[in-house]
Amino acid sequence: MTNSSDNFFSRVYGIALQIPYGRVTSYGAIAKALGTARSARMVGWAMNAAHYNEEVPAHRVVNKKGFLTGKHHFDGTNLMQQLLENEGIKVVNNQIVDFEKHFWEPGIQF
DNA sequence: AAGGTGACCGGCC
DNA sequence: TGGCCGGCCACCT
Repeated sequence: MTNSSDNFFSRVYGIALQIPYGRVTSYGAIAKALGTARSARMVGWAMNAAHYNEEVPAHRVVNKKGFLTGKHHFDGTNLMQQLLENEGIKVVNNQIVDFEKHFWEPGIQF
């Protein structure tokens, strides 16, 4: 797309790519890692562009309540849920079970 | 250039 | 998920 803006998206990609298998994180956590915790909304925007990249596990990114808010942004409808369940994450009614247990904080080394 | 939007979060009823 | 409102930053028209 543009030039300078790509830098911002690249940061979000970098964080999303750091999400370990079977782990999930929230937009706020990513925003916080980027230094813009107050603007978690723009993280969602970046995710919107990120979903264009198959390399970015956007399905591992959910909202603070553990709900698959961006699920309707995926191919079909429950694709995001299927991906999470495939990683061993239980998803019921578009909500991640034991979200806190599967929660992963961006920026940490693993 | 200005206004509106967006996969949210936190605080306050 | 308690529900509603404002704020925040970047992108799009």
